[in-house]
Amino acid sequence: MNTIANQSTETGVPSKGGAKTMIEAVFSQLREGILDGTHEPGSRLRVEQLRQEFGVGASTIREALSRLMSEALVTTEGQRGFRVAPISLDDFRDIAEMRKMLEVMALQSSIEKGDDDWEAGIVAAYHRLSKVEERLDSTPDEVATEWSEQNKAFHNALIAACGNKWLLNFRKILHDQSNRYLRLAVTDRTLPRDVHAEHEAIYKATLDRDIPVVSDLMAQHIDRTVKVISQKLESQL
Amino acid sequence: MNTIANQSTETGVPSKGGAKTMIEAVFSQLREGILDGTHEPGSRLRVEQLRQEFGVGASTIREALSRLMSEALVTTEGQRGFRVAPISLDDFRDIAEMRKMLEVMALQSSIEKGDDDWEAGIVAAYHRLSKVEERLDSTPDEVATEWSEQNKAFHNALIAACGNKWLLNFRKILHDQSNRYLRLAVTDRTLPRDVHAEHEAIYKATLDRDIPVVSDLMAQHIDRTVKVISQKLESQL
DNA sequence: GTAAAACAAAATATCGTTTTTTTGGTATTT
DNA sequence: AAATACCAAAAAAACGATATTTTGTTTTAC
Repeated sequence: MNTIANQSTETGVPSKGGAKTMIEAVFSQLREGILDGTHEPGSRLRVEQLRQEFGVGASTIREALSRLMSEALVTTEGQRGFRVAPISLDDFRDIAEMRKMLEVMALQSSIEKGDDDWEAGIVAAYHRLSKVEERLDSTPDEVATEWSEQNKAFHNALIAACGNKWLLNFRKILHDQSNRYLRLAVTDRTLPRDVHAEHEAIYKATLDRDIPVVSDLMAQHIDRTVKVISQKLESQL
Repeated sequence: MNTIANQSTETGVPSKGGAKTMIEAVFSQLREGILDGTHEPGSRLRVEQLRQEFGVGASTIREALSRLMSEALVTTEGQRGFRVAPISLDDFRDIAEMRKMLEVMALQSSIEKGDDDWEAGIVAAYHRLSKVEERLDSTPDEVATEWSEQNKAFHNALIAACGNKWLLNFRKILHDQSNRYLRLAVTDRTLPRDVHAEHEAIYKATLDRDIPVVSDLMAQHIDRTVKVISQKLESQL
């Protein structure tokens, strides 16, 4: 059962995370489903069907769906209902290009403004990531999820001092979009290149506050990932 | 009367622009109202009130409002309804910083990819803008709207060859947000600096495809505008 | 045999009402 | 007098039903 509504009350109450309303609860579940590929790119999101699935009213579903348009995860056209945002190789290239620029910018800004707490956060995140990466060669499958999380945490720690809300928001949107493609591409083992060495270089240059070098390293870091995924996708899309 | 619904049919039909649904019609009217300051920053958007105003159902309003969250023109929090996105000096600075970066990027990309049609579009737009700017000193108030439009058209022509949908979308969002602040600041005459000279320099450098120079010019161009608006806002916000 | 037309089923958009939550004012207690 | 509890009005969220549009299928015409 996938029902959100609580049976205890008439209308039901959101039984998910920090969600204060049904709409928010449906929103985040739907969001996850789109991000993890449960709802395939381009596929229709039928209100009637989702309504039954979640056990909520039609307008609740519609509103949640409407809000997912904010992050370009859902599209709608005229009188033709909602769809999961479609994907394409061209779109991926645009996302990647954009993501690279924003990631570098955020990092530059972060380095300029970062204080001791910021540094401490990076050291901690890097340490955790390193530990996971040590184990990455031996048992790839089991640590894959763990690595993905720590990798994300490390990158977040790097840009934590960037105060620009807009930059961070746009970056996050692109990051999530990116992951939809990543999921399609990474069916096999971990990437062949030496990711740990790249992380180490970025780590050191960031603590040195060497903006030119770190910008370059980060740009390359993303470029490499993009290239690997692009190649996989070319055969699929 | 501000009603959208047609009296001819029971449910009503969107009587606005290219809107295919009521939601879209309400969406764009609300959008305009927020952009032109009719709905003040931070003010509440009461569903019941808007419902009556537009003559549509509650969920139609809610959905339109939800969709406006995409462009960060509307916010909502928990069980506390909708609000026009608030403004602040800090927020303006973030927007401006971000806008500068994206504008420059879009221009760089456009110069790299631009063809003859793109050049032609710029020449035409520049010509129209110049004509308006000639008349700007003599009768400022009347040509102000006209200038604003041609200025926008010129900038759009410059980046027309940038193929990155994401970049263009983010840029547009920030541009609209910027205009909310601009509206507050520009109560008096036109800006004191020589905008035409700046446009001319950008125009020439763009057609020369001199990316380093044009990037610099554009960055300065935006910086100057931001500085002027910032000063005005400092006393107001 | 293909194309247009008519029809039926499915799905969307929209509405008005009901339930739940918030809010602001008043009364009660310490 | 300040803090708390209570209550009523207002607003928000959620629902389920209805009207409209789209879509796919079958029939009819050329």
